[in-house]
Amino acid sequence: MFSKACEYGIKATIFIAVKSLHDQRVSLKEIAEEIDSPVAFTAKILQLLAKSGIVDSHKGPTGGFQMDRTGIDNVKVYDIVCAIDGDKIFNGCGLGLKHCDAEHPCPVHDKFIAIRDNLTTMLQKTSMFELATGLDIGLTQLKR
Amino acid sequence: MFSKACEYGIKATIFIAVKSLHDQRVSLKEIAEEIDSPVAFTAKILQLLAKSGIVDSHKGPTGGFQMDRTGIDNVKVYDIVCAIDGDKIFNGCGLGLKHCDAEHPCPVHDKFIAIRDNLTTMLQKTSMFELATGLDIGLTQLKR
DNA sequence: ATATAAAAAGACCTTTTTATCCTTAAATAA
DNA sequence: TTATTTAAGGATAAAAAGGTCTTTTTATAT
Ligand code: FES
Ligand code: FES
Repeated sequence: MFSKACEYGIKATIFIAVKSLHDQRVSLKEIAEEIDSPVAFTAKILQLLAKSGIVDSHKGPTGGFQMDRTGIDNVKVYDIVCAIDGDKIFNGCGLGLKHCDAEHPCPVHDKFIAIRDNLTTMLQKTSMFELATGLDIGLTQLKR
Repeated sequence: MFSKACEYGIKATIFIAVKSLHDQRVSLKEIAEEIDSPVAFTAKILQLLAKSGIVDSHKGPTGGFQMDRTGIDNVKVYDIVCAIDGDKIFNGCGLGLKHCDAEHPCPVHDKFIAIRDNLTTMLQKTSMFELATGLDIGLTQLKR
């Protein structure tokens, strides 16, 4: 469904959101431990998320990653997927035709876009705040 | 969503079904032309589909690929995806946790399985017959 | 029997994805 | 100011996916 990079990106952002809600910055190392991901690879993904404005980064001692309250409310899973994997999953053809087009549909078009649109809507509606609170109260987990 | 191999495999099988409904066997070359795929790569995928019992293959002059009427009715898109990509998409965690488990859910579990189960059901219900007839009457297409 | 046509099989190559390592830049605290 | 800490950046490597090529096997028609 999503690339490894995207899975790590989503998990990292949720964790940063949790910590930010407690007014704590979090380091790359801590993130990689918490989401069980390769440190250097996670660094690349966080760089991209920082460039995309999804998270804030700060160098130096006491540095790390954080989100402000506006970001925690406004960033949706959809934004992270777009930033890392692009929007092909949201508007591409299920059978790989160059253009998904209702006028020239592939055999699975009608059935596929119904699912695809549900996925898109779900990801567009799901905010970091919602996912972070579920994790914070121990309802969900990022490892295993 | 699906791998390239899987996209080619689904399109190839639909085309074989259309031809089989007209009692025609179809060669690798013809399939690759019709679905706009690399010939040698398509050969590998068809080998796998033949081994999986999804299509029948015959060597020699007048050889090629075909499906019997039972197969056309019974083979579902789901079966092709399982044969080529495996079942990870149908029961794996959306965030890549080792086990998708409602008792130990990841942050997106509830929302994700709703979509994932819809996809699974849709693919389990959609037969080659249904897709082949839509293609045969010109309602859908496999290229462009 | 033999030439031919088609898929099967296996070795190989290329590109993309995933992952690591090392150096540089920036910020802080002493 | 200087040592330290942390992210940024770039080069490289390993693994997986995507794709090609050549040889072998099997079936058919002449
Ligand atoms: S054309 Fe294939 S999903 Fe729309
Ligand atoms: S645990 Fe992640 S989708 Fe079920």
